[in-house]
Amino acid sequence: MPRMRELPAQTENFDLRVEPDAGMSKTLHNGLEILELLARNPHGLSVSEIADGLAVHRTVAHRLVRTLEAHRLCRRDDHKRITLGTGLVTLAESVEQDLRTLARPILEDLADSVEATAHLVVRESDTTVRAMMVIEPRRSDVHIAFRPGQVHPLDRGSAGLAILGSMPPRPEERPEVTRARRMGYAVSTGEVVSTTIGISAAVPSRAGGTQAAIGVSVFDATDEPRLAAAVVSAASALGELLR
Amino acid sequence: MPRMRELPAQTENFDLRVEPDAGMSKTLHNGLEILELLARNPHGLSVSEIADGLAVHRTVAHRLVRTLEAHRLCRRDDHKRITLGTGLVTLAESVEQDLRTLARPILEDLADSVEATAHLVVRESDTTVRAMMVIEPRRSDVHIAFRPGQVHPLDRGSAGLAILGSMPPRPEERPEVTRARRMGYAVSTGEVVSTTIGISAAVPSRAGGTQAAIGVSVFDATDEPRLAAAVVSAASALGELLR
DNA sequence: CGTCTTGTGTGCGATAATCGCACTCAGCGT
DNA sequence: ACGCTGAGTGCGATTATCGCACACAAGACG
Repeated sequence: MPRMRELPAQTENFDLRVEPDAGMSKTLHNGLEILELLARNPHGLSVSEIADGLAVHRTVAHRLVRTLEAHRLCRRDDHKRITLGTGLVTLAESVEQDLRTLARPILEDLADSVEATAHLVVRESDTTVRAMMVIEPRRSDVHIAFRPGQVHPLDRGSAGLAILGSMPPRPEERPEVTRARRMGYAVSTGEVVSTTIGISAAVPSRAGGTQAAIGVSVFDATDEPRLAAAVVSAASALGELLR
Repeated sequence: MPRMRELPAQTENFDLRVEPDAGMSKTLHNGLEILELLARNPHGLSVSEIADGLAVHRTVAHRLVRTLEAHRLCRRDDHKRITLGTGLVTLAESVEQDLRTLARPILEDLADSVEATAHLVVRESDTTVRAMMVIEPRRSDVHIAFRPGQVHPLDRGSAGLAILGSMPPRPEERPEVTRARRMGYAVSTGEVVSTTIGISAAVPSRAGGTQAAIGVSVFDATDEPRLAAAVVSAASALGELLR
């Protein structure tokens, strides 16, 4: 099928790197850059390496690290290597807390009923979505696993397409979006994880509320109708809870 | 919405509040304080409320919020209310990634085999531990649920006691620690969540590695031996993987 | 065993980022 | 329509930050 244009680089390294735009606090920006730098280096960095990575003086990096450390956002392991700290888990726990708390049981039921990995994705900007939860089925020999936190373009992947399809039509939208609007769910192939298929439906949300989509990832979509029905049902169930 | 206002003062208000000590970057400190402030107010705050909360000028808070927003650590909902942003989920995903990836299947097996909520707790400082993962059993009508991210004193709760018990004896240690060292696991009652019982075992770790404990939370410990055996087995299994 | 190398931690003055005033703008209620 | 509350912006005085110079610790190597 003519869907060959999507492959690794396109989806893999979609890193929203923030550039020091005007009107930003330079010091805070540098501190946050340290966190992102550490996230890219799970095995830790030294103060000097951090300073190099940010292109700042070592003593500046040192001061910032000390500050992050005091807030438990950094940690220094056995020998001076710096890694992300446990305080981030606490902060992240509060992100979209209502939405995720309500979504968890629904995602678990969905994952189990179709024996595929289920996800909750939220819109993050005009052009991007971010995966917030990934629930794997309980007893399935083989299933797709990917990590939450990943960012994708809004117009790539079933979740983003579903969200676009839940909004007023726009002239230049992809045909998949138009189809999603008509069907009530979106399908994409290999746009997020190559060779896998995503099926998502938008979660009905109040005006101004967070836009979100629920979906599943499967290897083949031979019974697309059944999968889509389960996904649509889960999304509307979550929408009811949010009402 | 259901905001978890919990039980005893003993555990509830154990908030590691960071004070502007010397040698810290004031600007970065203020930015991080905003994140913590937002975590305490899940329904969002206005810029002015944030400025009041930090005791800084409104324009200062405004600049910091803009910076956090650019990094997706903040978000402005429908009408100017500010909440924590999805970028935190991505950052938190990298925290102790190895440990948690290896621990998840072990915790799931543990939770299912004893039909109780299982947890992974790591040492965070000289005096505190933080819950990193909480896995609930799959098919159990009633079980204990609590959120990861919580901080507790090292000498309170079975996990901290187990960690202390895995270290050289100290003269002034609690008798529970001595007992934990002898038995290979620790038991505490009502120290983290009142009226519930925790049973934890330290995860054997390399020198310099993160100190951690695995355990379960139950309502009664009539079959403590069986529970303890499962917990100890899970902890040593994780220790093997970390070797 | 001493020395050299590499990288961390600290004090302090010049500098540049931040702070906060004054002002404008947008939304809302009366 | 009007006033009011709170958000956002430009710009000069101030203050926190930056980065040099130095001291210190730990591992490498002869």
